[in-house]
Amino acid sequence: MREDDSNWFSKWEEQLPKPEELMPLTQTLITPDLAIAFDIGTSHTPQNHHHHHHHHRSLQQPSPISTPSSQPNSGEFDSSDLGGGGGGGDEPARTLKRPRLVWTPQLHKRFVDAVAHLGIKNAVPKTIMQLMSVDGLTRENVASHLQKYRLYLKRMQGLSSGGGGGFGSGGDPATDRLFASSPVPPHFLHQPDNYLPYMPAAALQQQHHHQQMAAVAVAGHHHLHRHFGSNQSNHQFLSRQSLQPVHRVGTPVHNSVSSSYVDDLESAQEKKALTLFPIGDD
DNA sequence: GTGTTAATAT
DNA sequence: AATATTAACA
Repeated sequence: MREDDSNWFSKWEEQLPKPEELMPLTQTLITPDLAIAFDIGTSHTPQNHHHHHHHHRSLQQPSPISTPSSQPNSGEFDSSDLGGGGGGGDEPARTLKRPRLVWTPQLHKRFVDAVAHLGIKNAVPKTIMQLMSVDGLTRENVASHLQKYRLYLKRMQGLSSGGGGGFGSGGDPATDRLFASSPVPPHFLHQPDNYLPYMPAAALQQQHHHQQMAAVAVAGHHHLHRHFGSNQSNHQFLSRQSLQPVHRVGTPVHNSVSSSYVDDLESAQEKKALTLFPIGDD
């Protein structure tokens, strides 16, 4: 009777898994977005464990950006786990959904500069992505953007060659505005594939300020932001830059660099989605 | 595997 | 609405 009871209890206790045999529930049960928001699920380097309710822009390093060459992997993300399963093999395939990328005018400018620098021929997603050297930017991001940008250019060609004067209507207005935020290099429209015009390399050198640019994305109403990390190639033309998420609370702040489109974009953005602005002087 | 395009999904 | 993802194909 009693012996039986204590007996099954002992056996039951023996079969309990040891603590080290338990699976780490955090990392597998929490949503991917949450994992990203808290910098966990990245194998290691949980150095940023501040328990701030509100982030503001605290996730960013307040200190001035270090030189690109002196930043091997200072605790940021590793692009290997950001590749969406590109290289990860042993780790349980975490279907981490990366937040959608927000194409700011500044980011788009980089895109255009890269495309301009490459020339239409070599301007393919992979190459563009490498030249942009924006942390966390994936080939798919670029491909998707490139697709839309090409459609935009096609529209522009069609309208401009028609002999009409103004353009600005005919397609998605919001999209057009983003694309119009960065001047389209003239040789983008119908290009003889062998003709190499003067490269506005000067345009690229605008970014002589060494700054980091990281892709910061927002996921829906989760105001989580994320700093992608690690990049392989460091091009001499395009150094990395940083984008800072800014929370527009409706206050019509006028920065020194108050371009018209920025204002327009802000007006159009009734959503309080994070607006990104460069630290640089773009 | 990469690039392009259209369609579709979130 | 803006961007991602997928599918089909070169």
